[in-house]
Amino acid sequence: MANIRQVAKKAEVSVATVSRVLNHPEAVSIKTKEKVLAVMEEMNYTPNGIARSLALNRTSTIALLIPNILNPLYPQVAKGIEDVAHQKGYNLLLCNTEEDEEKEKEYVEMLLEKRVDGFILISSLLEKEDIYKIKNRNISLVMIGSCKENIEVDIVFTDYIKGAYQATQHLIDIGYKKIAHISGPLKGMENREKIMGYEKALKEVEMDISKDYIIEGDNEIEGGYLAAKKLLQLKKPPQAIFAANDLMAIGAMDAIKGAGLKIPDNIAIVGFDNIRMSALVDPKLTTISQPVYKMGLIAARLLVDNIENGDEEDAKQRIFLQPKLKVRKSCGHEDRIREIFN
Amino acid sequence: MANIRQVAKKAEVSVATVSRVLNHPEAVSIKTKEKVLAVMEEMNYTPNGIARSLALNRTSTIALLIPNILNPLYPQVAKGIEDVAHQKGYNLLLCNTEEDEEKEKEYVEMLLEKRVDGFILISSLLEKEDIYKIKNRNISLVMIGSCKENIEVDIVFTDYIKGAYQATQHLIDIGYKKIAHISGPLKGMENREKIMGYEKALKEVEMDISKDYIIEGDNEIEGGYLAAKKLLQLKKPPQAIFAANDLMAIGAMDAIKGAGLKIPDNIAIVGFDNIRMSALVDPKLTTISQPVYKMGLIAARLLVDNIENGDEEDAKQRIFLQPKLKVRKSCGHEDRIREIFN
DNA sequence: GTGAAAGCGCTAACAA
DNA sequence: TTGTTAGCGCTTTCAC
Repeated sequence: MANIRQVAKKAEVSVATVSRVLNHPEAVSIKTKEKVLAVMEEMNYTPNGIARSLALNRTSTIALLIPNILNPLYPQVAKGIEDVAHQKGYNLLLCNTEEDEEKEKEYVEMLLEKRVDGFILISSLLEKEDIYKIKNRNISLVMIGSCKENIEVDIVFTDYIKGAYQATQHLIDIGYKKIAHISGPLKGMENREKIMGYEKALKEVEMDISKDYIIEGDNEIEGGYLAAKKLLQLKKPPQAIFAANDLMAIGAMDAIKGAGLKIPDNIAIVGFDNIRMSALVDPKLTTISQPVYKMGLIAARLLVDNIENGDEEDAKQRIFLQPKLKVRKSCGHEDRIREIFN
Repeated sequence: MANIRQVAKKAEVSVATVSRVLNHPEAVSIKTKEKVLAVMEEMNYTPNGIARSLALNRTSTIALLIPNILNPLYPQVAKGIEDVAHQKGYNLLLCNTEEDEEKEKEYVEMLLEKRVDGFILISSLLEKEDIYKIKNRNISLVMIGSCKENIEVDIVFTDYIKGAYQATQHLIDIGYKKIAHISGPLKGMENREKIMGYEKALKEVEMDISKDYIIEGDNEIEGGYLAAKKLLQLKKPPQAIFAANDLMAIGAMDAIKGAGLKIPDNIAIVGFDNIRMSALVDPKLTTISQPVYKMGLIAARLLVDNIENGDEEDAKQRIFLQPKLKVRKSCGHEDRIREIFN
């Protein structure tokens, strides 16, 4: 495959000139430029980006670490990131961590070797120490969602405590007394925050917090199904369930229907995320929506900005988006709802 | 950041030895090796993969071009590919083409510069000429789904003609006489193949093929919705609709319900893809399932094999997976179905 | 088992 | 406006 030297030779110019045609065309005479471009065309020349990266110490590549690409939430974030990245001339290295801290660490190691220009970590499970492996190398980093530890980094997230609080409070407002929570894996900070919001709402009205009513799921439909089954087998099964994500809420709905119960008449459900599926299930799922596409956009813009203009050491951004309660059918009590919302 | 020379100096060995420790540790004496590893640790050395790639002419990176990451079908394929890639030590460069031929071409250009080791193109819209830009450079390439043109490449796909034929035939078997088709964008070969399957089934029983009954959608829920609306406004609206993907089928269901009609009583629906959502909508969607995760696995294995063992010039694989009819509720006529399937 | 040095293809500083 | 050349950090061949 043709390289810059061969092009230079054939065009009867120096390699520097060929390089200039590519990178600073304004610094080359029109005549020379045309000649060089013609030769490039003729030789079917494609500049070697690897050599370029080595010389410039820049890869125009961003690492994207996602917990689970099969959860429809994340492709939405990824889309936001991709839109910005592509527009700014960056490529995305996709890494599916499977909510596995080991795999995530391994990936960081690989990506550091690949000399990516920046990292976007979504709902990362990394510890401070691992994050600092990136920061210490002065590589730009933006996180999306909460992270395990409280670290000085740019971060874009939804107020999960508040979202969970809203969801729970809504169920309380409607009149439910026994409200359970299906949590995501507790290793994830976000899930612990959602529990905090759930408990906060209960405490406010002096309702009991029972450990039996908090079940750890796996963020998947299957886990929601299993968790709901457990809840149904309790001596005092709940009247309402707040699930930490829509996928688990949908799984829970399946379990409830499977047990011959009606939603929301026998048990009410609220989810979290507002994925598209949630408006399609029967009954439509009441949920907390977070602006995920926008989070992707913002995070990517922030990252590109950091890469290109340098991180300002001191001013780490904590961008904090508001969750929003989306009332549909699965939480029940239409009259009561009408009363509240009109 | 520490480089190999600094490590060598501190460890009092040559750079060649440091390189050997990394790449051919068996060729280094234990003592030297330990010394070098200790220094690496101490200096917090991370090998520069870019320099490595330049020297080896190999990036351990695979380009993945996806039409639309928001269509749940593709993350499933991507998961299959990622699983293999990660296991084999490759990274994935994610490119969302948005079913836009121009964007896809642009991406190919970028990726060629990045010197990826291989390409996986999903439902590509590229023309022969563009594909050959890759092939001529002797870069491995595997396609998933049909491609626009008939080219000699490794390709993994589902038999779309057959799938569409099965879907249509099933509707015919149940007894519907007026069967419409909501197609995906006609620029996509797969969609044209689905039309062929649809028409084949109709012809076989000497049913008319009416152009009014074939509407081009956009592969999205919204497009299915609009297409169904058009079909409902026809003088002779169809009794059944076969949609080229589940997303459009779901949109169509929405339109039909919105018009006050019952599914399947007034209009029956069959989709294509068997995405998870399809089992959750009401009524559950009858559809054609394609083994997408598996397609991703197979394609990635094939690609990695080509990369590592060299393409055998002659023997291009055409791997051909079977679609399968998944009967649920949306196509109706339970008695008739029971009769057929028992 | 180890080291010296060429080379991978490019960019940019410097000189002309 | 153009050319010469020294890197960028690594791998590998060849010699010892």
